[in-house]
Amino acid sequence: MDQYSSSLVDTSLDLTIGITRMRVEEDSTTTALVDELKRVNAENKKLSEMLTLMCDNYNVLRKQLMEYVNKSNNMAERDQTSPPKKRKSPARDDAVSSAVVGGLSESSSTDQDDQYLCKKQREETVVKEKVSRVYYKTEASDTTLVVKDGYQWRKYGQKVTRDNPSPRAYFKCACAPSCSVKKKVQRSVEDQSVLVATYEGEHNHPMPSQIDSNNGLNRYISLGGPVAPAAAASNGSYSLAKPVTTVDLTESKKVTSPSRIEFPEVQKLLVEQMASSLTKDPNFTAALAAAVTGRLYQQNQTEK
DNA sequence: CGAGTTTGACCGGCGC
DNA sequence: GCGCCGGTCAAACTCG
Repeated sequence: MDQYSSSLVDTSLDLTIGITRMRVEEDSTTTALVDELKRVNAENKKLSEMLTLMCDNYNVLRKQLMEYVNKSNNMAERDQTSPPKKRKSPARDDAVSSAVVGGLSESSSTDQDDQYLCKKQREETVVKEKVSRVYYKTEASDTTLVVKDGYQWRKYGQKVTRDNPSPRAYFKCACAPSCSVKKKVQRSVEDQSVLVATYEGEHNHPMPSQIDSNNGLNRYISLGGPVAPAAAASNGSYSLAKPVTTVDLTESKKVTSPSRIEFPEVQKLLVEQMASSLTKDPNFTAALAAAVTGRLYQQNQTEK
């Protein structure tokens, strides 16, 4: 957030310098300049305070969200392990995601289950390591289960599952015959406007069209609005473990280093989304327009 | 007419 | 062994 604050200061300084230069050229009085400078500084300070407040609020909300996610993951694990019943939980995807979050979910298994679990985990390790989940914000009215992620997919099935009233679509990668990547797309139970895409496997070929990919990126971010932070927060932990997942869509050029630190990217994304939210806010744009026109009018008055 | 989608049937894993 | 459920197949269908 310091990054953003500093950029804000820079911008305000630029404005001040510009104004100062104009004033000198106009040969205006120094007192007017000082007043103007003070006013701009006060404005800058106020904006900085607002930004700090906003960041604090964001951090609090983020913290709460992370606690909530951790809590629900723990509860899901408990639900899977504590009851003696072996029947598979309907929330299979949660099990997958938790496996990706913290490696394999080595829960407190009983001795009788050990052999079975070891066998099963060995079998699933290969698959689970390559499972990732991506959230896409779509129009609520959009009923198609199409996700623009830069790759070409061939739909081979659709099924209504028990845990979700909306159908789940099954896709295979159609870019290369040898590529066995599969994708499941289903609407979120909580938010029907959110598409949850589960990818299995890794592409053994480059993305067919970088342009398409960029389109997908723009669409993802521009529509991401309220969802992307939640997705980033909920995915954040396992995007660290598997950078090819959600990160692939936002920063495809920076995926190469698996051990890179995620936080600056989150910051960058956050700043972009804050800016996006602000520019989408009619109150903010109206206030900004009023401020700019006011400033221009003020300058015109002083120039005359 | 070919490529892609839809959709009911089928299969295999799992719990009871 | 039976039933449930998710995943896959493939024939029918649609569209450009």
